[in-house]
Parts: sequence; structure tokens; C-alpha cells
Amino acid sequence: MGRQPCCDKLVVKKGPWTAEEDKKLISFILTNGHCCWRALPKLAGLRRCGKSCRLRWTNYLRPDLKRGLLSHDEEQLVIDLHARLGNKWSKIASRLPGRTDNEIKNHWNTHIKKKLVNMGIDPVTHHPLNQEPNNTENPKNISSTSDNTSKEPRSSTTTKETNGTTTEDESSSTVTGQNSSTDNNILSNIYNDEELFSYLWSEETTNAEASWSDSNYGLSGTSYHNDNNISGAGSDFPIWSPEGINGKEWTFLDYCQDFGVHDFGF
DNA sequence: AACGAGCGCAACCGCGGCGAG
DNA sequence: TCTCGCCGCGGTTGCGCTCGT
Repeated sequence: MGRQPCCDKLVVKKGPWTAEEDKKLISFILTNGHCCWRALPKLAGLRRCGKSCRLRWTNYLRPDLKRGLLSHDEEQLVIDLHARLGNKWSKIASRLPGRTDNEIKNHWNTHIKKKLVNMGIDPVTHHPLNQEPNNTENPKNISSTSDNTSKEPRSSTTTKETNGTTTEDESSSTVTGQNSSTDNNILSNIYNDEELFSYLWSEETTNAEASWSDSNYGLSGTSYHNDNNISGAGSDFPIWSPEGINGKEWTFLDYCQDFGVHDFGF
């Protein structure tokens, strides 16, 4: 007996989401939470597959998402985590608050991969491309700060831009202490191998996860601060839909205003 | 100015894990 | 213990934008 399709493929809409659909989804989730993705589209009045709704929400609509390119430090962390975890994008993403697995995966495939290859590093094994993996060493060795005895280029040094745009020398300190943001405090801590491993495998959720595990999705102030100001919009709110809606830059606040701030708990 | 190639990102697809019954 | 169904993950696709010619 075959498994039932998750949705009626003849009825559900596919393709890019419209602003109207976004509004419905956000409004519903902020009001009711997402108890069951399968049932959500019907309840929210959407002609979408529940899976599609979940994807749209987690990858794009969640207000705690950072928008824009990954910072240099985030990129470093992604490389380091990838060396240890492989293509476990969700696990990697869980260590970068405000970033999604899809976003990290895309960034890896489009930017970091090429960068590593240009540096002569195999993006899969994190070994030099012209050098066979000489033993069954733990991939930890590749990027760990404490393993400086290794003669191999460490992955943490590989993201140094060859085009000269990034000149900081990370040969020994990687990202430690380069700025005072909270993220970097975390980074500097976890670049110690022991701490990193306990950090990686700890059961505790990240701030982001904790923020949005609550079905009510209360909008705490700190959840919306865009510390890195990556968006460049000059707002404390993350970019809401930078390119998605008629090419207009919308902040989350704009969006809230558009269909009722009270809906968002302001 | 027009066109084509390349790139980046949002979205889809299919599978595996896991919990409930 | 087994089956069923939902959720989440990783891989892939396709569209729109940008840049070079």
C-alpha cells in the first residue's frame, strides 16, 4: 500500500510565493503557531503544501533570520564545522543563529567551495588537493586551532581572500578576539577543540531555536536586533524581503505595518 | 543597447528518521 | 514488533539578476 501524498498535487500551488501568501502564512503562524504543517495550509487558507509552508517559513519568513551575505567570521565557522560535520547543514546552521541550512548550503556551494578550490583545498575532505590524505586522521586536525603542529594548511586559514580584499592574518588566532560581538565570543570559545566538541554536541538549543520553539512566537526585542547590520538597511530589524517583493526592500517593520502591527504583538 | 553566459538564491523533490498507535 | 504518517534534511532544479562582450 503506497503512502498517501502529503498534499493534493493537483490543487496545491507551486513556485514563488506571493506577498499575499506570505502575509497569510505569517499571520497564521504568529497567531497560532505551527502545530502541524500538514494541516496548516488549509487552516491558513493557503493553497500550498505543508512542506512548502514550512520551507518558506524556516528559510525566509522567520523574523529572526539574518539577511545578506555571511560575515567573514560566520564563513570561518561554517568551514570549520563542515570539516567536522560534513554536509550536515542543519547542524551547522544550528550553530549560526539567524542562518538557515538552506542559506548556508547555498553559500557553501556558491562561494566557499570555489574559494577552497582556488586555495588548493578539497572542499569535501578539507585536505590539500595535490596531496593524498596520508592517513585516517580525524578531520578535527584539519582546522583545529590547537593542532598547529600540522604542516597542512588549516581550513581556518583557507578563507583568507586571495584577491587581497581580506588581509587579516588568521594563521594563529583565526577569529579569536577580532571583535567584541556576542557571536565572536562564541567563536573564540569554540575554537578550542574540546570546547568546540562539547559545544557542537551539546543538547542545548541555540538562541534562535529557543526563540522560535515557542508556538506563540513572542517578539522579544533582542530577537530582532541585527547586530551585524548585514542588510545595510540601517535598521535594527532584519531585512524582511529584500528582493522578493517587486524588487522593493522591505524591512520586517514595513511588513508589519502593512497588515497590522498588532498582528505581530507590537 | 542588446544579447548571452554565468551566478546566486528560493523553492522543490525524494528519502530517512522517528514517534504514535 | 510492525506499520503508518509526519517532519526535517540534503540534493537538485530553475528562474531572475548581473556582468561581460
